[in-house]
Amino acid sequence: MAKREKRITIYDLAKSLNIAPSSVSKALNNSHAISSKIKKMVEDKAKELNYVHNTNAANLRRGFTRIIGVIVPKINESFFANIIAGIEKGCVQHEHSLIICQTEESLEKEVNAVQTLIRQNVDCILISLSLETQSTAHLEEIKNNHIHFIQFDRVSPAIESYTVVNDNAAAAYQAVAHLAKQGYQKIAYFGGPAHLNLYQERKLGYKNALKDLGLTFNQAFVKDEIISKENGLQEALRLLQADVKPDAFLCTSDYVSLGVLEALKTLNLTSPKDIGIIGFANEMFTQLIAPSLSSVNQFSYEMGQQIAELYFNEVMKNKENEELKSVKVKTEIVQRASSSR
Amino acid sequence: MAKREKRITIYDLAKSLNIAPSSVSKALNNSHAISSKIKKMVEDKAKELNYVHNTNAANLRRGFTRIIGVIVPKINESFFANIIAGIEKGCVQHEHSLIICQTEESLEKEVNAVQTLIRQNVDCILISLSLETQSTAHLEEIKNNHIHFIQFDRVSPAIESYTVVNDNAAAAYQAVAHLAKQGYQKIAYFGGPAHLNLYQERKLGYKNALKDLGLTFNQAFVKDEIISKENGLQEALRLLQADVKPDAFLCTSDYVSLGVLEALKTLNLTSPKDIGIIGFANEMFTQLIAPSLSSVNQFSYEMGQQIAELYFNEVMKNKENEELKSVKVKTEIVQRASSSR
DNA sequence: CTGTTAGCGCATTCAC
DNA sequence: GTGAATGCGCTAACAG
Repeated sequence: MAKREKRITIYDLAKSLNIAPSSVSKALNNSHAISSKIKKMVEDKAKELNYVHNTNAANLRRGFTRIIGVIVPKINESFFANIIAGIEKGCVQHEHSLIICQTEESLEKEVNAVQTLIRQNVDCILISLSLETQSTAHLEEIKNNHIHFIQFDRVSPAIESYTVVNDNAAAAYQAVAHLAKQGYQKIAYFGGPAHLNLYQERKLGYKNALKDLGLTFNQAFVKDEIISKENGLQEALRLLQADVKPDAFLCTSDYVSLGVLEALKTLNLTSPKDIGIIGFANEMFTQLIAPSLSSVNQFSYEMGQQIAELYFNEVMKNKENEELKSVKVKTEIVQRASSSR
Repeated sequence: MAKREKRITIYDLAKSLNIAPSSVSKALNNSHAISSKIKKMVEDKAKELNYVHNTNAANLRRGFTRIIGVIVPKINESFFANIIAGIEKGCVQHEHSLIICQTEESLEKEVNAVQTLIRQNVDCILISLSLETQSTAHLEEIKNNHIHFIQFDRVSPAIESYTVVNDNAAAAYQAVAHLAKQGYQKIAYFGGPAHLNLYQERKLGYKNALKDLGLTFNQAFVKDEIISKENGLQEALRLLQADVKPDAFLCTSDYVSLGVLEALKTLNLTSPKDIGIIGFANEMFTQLIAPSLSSVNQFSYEMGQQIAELYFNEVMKNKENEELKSVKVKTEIVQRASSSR
């Protein structure tokens, strides 16, 4: 783009007020060490001359930027969009800006995003890992450059950091307990890639609940790479046509629940009568379709706010080597028709 | 945040290679005026010493930033989330970063967002106006600071700029034509605030279609401030209990369609038999509920891509005073159950 | 409280 | 092709 025409600087203000540039700087930054008289003078003159602060120059001088970088798999998945909205809210309150990157579930793009953000001198990187990510060398780079670092939702235990996550094990446990209470006994689990912490934990919660409730665990009812409606449809069809059939599904995504629902239609089964279903994320559509879908509300917007809070209240202020806190975001079973009998 | 420890600079690279800093800079920027031998040397050394380019310093020196600012009403509305995702895609291709702001439909926040972005020295601001926005002084500031400027979706004609929008008049026209073809005759229009261009145009398209098709226009069937499910429910109840009732609704939002649907249930009417419905935006849920909802697909992700394309292919390269192009994004009537009889 | 000085890290003249 | 000098605009350290 064309270079800007020469812009008004603090030197211009200083000259036209016959004071020192540093006084102008202090006045504009609301420093204690400046009289309110000069502050007023400077502010008025700044308005008069249409002065705009050059954040870039200040950043260079200061060494920090008041910019936070966020990396998510997909901006336009409602779960992540809500988180970003929550983070943005916190950033505005603390006068920070937000640079957003999406990985589209690709490790390569994630690595690039991290590099870009490091070069931009962001103060902190907030990241939810891509499905592909199993190595963490690029995350080590964040630390090497002394940039603050919070993982959320999809986090890697392979690298130490602050984290913000749902209590996924508890959520899955409660979901199973809920299904059992409604009289379902043979509960299947449809999870995502097992290398991701959150799916491991949900599976763990599922297993523990079965054990505690005295329900039998059947390995054939546990599937790990089910992350889309299509996956859910196919796998549900397979299970429901086997000799030993489940009578309920715990899906780790509402989209997978949709697939299961479609499988039921194909096989002339109904929910909740024949088969119970509960999903994760409490997507908008779960309350609109028939039967309405039970789901685990993950409070994504609140998660975003808590991520921001964690950064501004703790991480930003901390000295080196403080304890790395792990924040748990509440969850809630939203019972709807698909699991009510 | 804590100041970074002293980082490797081009001076460090220069010293350890016994060449001039400026040569390092040129090598890293792939300048013509540098031998490939030195380029190689520099690159290797950079990797060895873990050099990271300081974008901030470069920006200050250059006068531009390769950062684009986006301002939308709500990040987590799927329409805007999709647009942002599309823009981000284009930015990555052209090695630009994206700063995101949301206004939550507040003019005050919009003004703040614009100021922040100007101070950040973004190269371009992409904006979709808040519902409150009727003045444009803050947008003039963008121009005064010689920052490129594209309006999309919700644009103000009060300020000249590049624009990217759907052909809203044509879309509404086609929606009415579609309803008419399905045998609906008394079509109501539920639009948003009339000061916004896109609602004006949709209403215009609606009126023109009625005229061209020989359908009677009834002022009582036209409502302008209907933007939520609740609004839609209330207003539909009112219209459907009046003496002269509509037999179809053109809603400028799918959420409003939901409200209309609920009104029908309350009144023991059914769609599409008694009442036809078509909405705007083609939200995910429109295909999931019963009856499935017809809608105008606005191709939001593609809109995002086209915004980015417009910037990188035209705006960024242009000299001053070129023609301000207005890009139209295609739309498409997605016919589903709610308008099929 | 106010002013002087220096330099953040880089890209860009302009010499050579 | 390469190098030496300059300054983008700001803030921080220090002196007064």
